[in-house]
Amino acid sequence: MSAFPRTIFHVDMDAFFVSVEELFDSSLKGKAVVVGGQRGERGVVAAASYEARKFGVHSAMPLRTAEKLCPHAIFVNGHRERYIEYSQAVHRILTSFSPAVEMASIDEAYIDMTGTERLHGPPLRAADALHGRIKSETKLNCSIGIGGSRLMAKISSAKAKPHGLLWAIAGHEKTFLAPLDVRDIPGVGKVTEKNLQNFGIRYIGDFSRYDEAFLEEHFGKWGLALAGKSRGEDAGGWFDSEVGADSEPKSISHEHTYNQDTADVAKIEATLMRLSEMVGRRLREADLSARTIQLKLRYKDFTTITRAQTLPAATQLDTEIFEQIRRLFHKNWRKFSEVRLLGVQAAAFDEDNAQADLLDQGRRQRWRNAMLAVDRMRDKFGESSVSLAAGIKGGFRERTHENPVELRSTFGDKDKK
DNA sequence: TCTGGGGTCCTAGGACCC
DNA sequence: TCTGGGGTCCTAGGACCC
Repeated sequence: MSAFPRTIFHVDMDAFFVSVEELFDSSLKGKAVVVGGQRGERGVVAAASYEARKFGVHSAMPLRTAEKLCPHAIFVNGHRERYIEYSQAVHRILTSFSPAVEMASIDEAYIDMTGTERLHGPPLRAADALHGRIKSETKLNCSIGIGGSRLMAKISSAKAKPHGLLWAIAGHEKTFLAPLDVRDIPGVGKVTEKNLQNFGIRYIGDFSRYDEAFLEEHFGKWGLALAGKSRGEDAGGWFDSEVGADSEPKSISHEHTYNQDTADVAKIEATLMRLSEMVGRRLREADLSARTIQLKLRYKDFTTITRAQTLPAATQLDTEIFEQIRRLFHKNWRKFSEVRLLGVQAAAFDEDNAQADLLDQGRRQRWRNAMLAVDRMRDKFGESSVSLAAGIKGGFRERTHENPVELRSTFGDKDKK
């Protein structure tokens, strides 16, 4: 929370994924482009070019719907590595303007420009310079919203799109917000919109017709928060927090949707093993251990369940994760029902790994070292080159901590080194 | 319209403890 | 012997965001 006025920028890249793809293939420029997958694939639109948007295509829309709306669109697979690289380039530019920078996602950031006037001039001039630097160094366009809080900056940048600049001047928040749609408030989606509509609330200004007690009664804590946001206030909320305070991750997960639904147990277990390995690897990279392991299971008809298990001790090992996941799966799977999606999540991270008893720690450390060696091999020879034996056999002969990993390689001599 | 993958936060109920 | 209240942990589901 802040006692004095701040100047916050929200920088939002324009059609980010599409624009990056255009840099790698200039023939895409000016065309209707859909990033996210190929025609006929199971999936959704990750990003659409402005040309494709004219036909009603937007992100999160099923690819097949996009195809119908815009038959001549060019479908492109996403390249996450490229976007991360460009995201980092933008981040570097932002930090040269102010030390208080926070990437809110791969394509947007908050930057606290309070007190930078001597260096960068007043907000509009600073924003113009920032936009220019990003354009000249990355060839990418962005929009910038300026406000006295993250909330106002975020709403402004959305209204500035594409390729624009908008400053919601402090003190005039209510007037600025009143004519906007309730959907323009971050956190208000389809469901809340519908619920608000039942009370005749369509525009942000409509909130002023109700008192806070009424909104709290019908929408709980969220109703109270909404009332504040409608006036541009966000006291205590995330949007009011300090810019640049890194927060630790709360969960790590991987999931997979089959192109063809399946009830083949061997196939399902192989997928669960792979997902467990991916999660385990990320945990080790972040040096985190998780106490709660969660399975996600989606059937052919899209009904979805999650089942979690909290362990007595935290883990970061593929085998332990897989063991839990496998148990949860067999305990909860409606036998022979076709599965559409499987997911593995690790959560409830142990803050203090040093707590475990020393003997156990020694064993765990040896395991960890062995797993890090596996990770390095996978880096060298590919993800599929090393599998845990248990995963291949689908059973658990090996359960002691003394003989941690059986390595198996699909290569001949290459991995001898 | 036939619905990805990676996250966050909130709610609500039950278990368990004091 | 009909039954309180608060706190914490755990689980399941859902809204929402990019």
